[in-house]
Amino acid sequence: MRASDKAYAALRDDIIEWRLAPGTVLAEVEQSERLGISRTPLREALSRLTAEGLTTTAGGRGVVVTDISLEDIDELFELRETLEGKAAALAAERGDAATFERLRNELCQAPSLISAGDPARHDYYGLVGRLDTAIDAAIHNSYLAQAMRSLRVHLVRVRRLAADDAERLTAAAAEHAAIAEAIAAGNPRLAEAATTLHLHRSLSHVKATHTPQ
Amino acid sequence: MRASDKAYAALRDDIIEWRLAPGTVLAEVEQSERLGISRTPLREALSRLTAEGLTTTAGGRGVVVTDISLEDIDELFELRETLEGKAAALAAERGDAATFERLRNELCQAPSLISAGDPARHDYYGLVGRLDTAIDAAIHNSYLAQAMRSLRVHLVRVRRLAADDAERLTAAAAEHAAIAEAIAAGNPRLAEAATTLHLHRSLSHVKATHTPQ
DNA sequence: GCTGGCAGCTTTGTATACATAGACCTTGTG
DNA sequence: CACAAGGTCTATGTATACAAAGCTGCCAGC
Repeated sequence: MRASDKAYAALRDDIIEWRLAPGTVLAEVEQSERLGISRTPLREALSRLTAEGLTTTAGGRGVVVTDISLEDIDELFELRETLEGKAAALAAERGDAATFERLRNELCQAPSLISAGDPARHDYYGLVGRLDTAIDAAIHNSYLAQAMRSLRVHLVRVRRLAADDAERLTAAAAEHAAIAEAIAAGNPRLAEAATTLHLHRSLSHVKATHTPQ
Repeated sequence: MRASDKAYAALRDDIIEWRLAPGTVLAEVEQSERLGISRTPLREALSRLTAEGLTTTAGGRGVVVTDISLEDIDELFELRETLEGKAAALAAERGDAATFERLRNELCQAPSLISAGDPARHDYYGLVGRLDTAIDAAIHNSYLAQAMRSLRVHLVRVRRLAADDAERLTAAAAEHAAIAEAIAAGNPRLAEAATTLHLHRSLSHVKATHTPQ
């Protein structure tokens, strides 16, 4: 693995997991020494982060970690509803029914994953990630898939703001199952509606449990 | 202006204007000498191009200019319809009516711009660009605006594939005027419908006049 | 004659030294 | 005492030298 990839992954994780707070300045020499690499690969990593919107150049004083405000979350979900609603509809038209039927069955058993005492909910989020991946593949549209991927980076950040308690995750799993079921049934309008419903509930939950930093 | 910005702008224009054909390998030393800069800022420019999808790394053999196939154009317009339809609806809800009323009036007079004998249609495309900018500002959603900006880079490339004759441009101006009118009237559904109509006609025109390279 | 491996060469990846520009502090003047 | 101007210092921006990795083509063995 290249040093620039390593630096990118490390910084991206640090930002997403809120170990690097918004407003933190990422000076080149400081970060390159912390990560044990030279300035050149670090600069490439910072460029990629800035292109993704996780950082921004502060004109002469290095790059700083961007903030996420409540308005940002509204904007983020507005775009997310547009993209994922369309994606769910396309997946229902073009996807493989058996794949999503399997995912629906797994999602119906998600409560056992949630109560299994994994504090990071690794298995659960892995399952949801597989649903995202399946939709990405089913839509057969690389530009839309790319747009959703770049959006998910910010959404993971938002997720950390909310208290993802077992109750909400159980409800979310049922909503995801409904989306998978609609896609498996080949019903685009239903798939889009199920996605809209899920996202509205997610947004409500985030805003209700949001703990101001 | 920084050397990396200069290199980025130059390469981006070369690709968009089809002076650099798809499949062209952009070797670092070759391009850095051509542009009169060092390899370091050139690498940053290539990184940005790759992040945008205009180039792709060909594993060990440098970066190559990406191709745009007919399927890509379909995918591109599928995403475009989703994003711009939503944007038009939001602009109708949140935009300033007077601004779009002015743009509508200008667009109604666009035929005179088109027939004014400017081969590059500079004035016409400038006016359309101002409509895009006005919509970007009106939606009050930086994430959606960013997604549309990254999409437009590819669309300019596609535009060069089609024969943008005066007849089509005149019709397109009328369609743009209809979008502006719907936004000025504060009618989201009408604005979205006008956008859908315009994009479908644009896509049909591109596919009809597309000249295989 | 074909295939597999090795050597050389070209290419990218990294490190470091240097240039440059902006910000902050100091100092002088009004 | 406040404001402005200049200098210095620290940061990023650039260039170049070096390292490593991948492709290519040749040669030998089967």
